[in-house]
Amino acid sequence: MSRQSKLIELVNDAACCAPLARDPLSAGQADVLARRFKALGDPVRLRLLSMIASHEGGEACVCELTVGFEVSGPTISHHLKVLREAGLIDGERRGTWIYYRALPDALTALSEALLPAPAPVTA
Amino acid sequence: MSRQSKLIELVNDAACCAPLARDPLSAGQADVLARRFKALGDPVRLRLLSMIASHEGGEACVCELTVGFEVSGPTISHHLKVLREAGLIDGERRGTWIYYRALPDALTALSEALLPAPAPVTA
DNA sequence: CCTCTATCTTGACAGTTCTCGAACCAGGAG
DNA sequence: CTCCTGGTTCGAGAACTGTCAAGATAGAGG
Repeated sequence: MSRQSKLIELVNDAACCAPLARDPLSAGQADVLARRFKALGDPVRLRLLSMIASHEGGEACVCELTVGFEVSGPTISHHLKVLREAGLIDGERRGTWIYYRALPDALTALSEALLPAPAPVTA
Repeated sequence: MSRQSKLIELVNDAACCAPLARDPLSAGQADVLARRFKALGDPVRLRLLSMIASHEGGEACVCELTVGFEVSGPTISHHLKVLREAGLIDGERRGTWIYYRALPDALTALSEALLPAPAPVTA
């Protein structure tokens, strides 16, 4: 297994469903969450992710992402790689073009981490 | 009005309720969202925010935050300032100590931005 | 007033990140 | 095989960030 795959798996394992406002995060939990939030902490990446997630069929080809952007091709590619390594998107080559799609589970997990403390089950 | 207050107001205005996966973000929207996500993109800040948000009464004094942390006082202070300027927390001096509390609306707005595309009202 | 504690600000340094141009790989079409 | 287009990787420079030590500031208590 590649180093990158292991990282993604680690993130997927640990970052799930930890509501920020219920209990103080452990250093480990904070680490994996921060890695993903950092990936979202750039305007270009945020727009790329948004373009991919909101695109028809839930996926977009790189050729569609590069148009309407003020940064160069290599830069787009770099940001896509960051999003990929954070486990937020996934890419696949089909013929000439490469298509990226958002991974909804990852976004949902982050979303839930930010939610206010839920009513405890043991209330 | 201070420069910082203006920034916070700007962020609050524009970042509210833009579901990432419904429409492509504009450059401006991406900018304000990214500013907040970047603030969350550091493990120390994430743990600080979590400690504050999960603390009894929804607020915590700096003296409670510094214990159990491996970084120095000035560093804590720096991170608190970043969170404050991102509009995620707010601080208030009461006598000797300074108390910080999380701003739930900001967290909720970020959480909603990450949600999957909602079922369109005009379905 | 002075002193002590709690917290913030400043200044500096190391490490990281963003960006680009150039070079490189993968597929499709002659 | 050779060319062309789409996309990535490499290498480098500028800008930003995290961290600490040292100094500054705010309030409590004499």
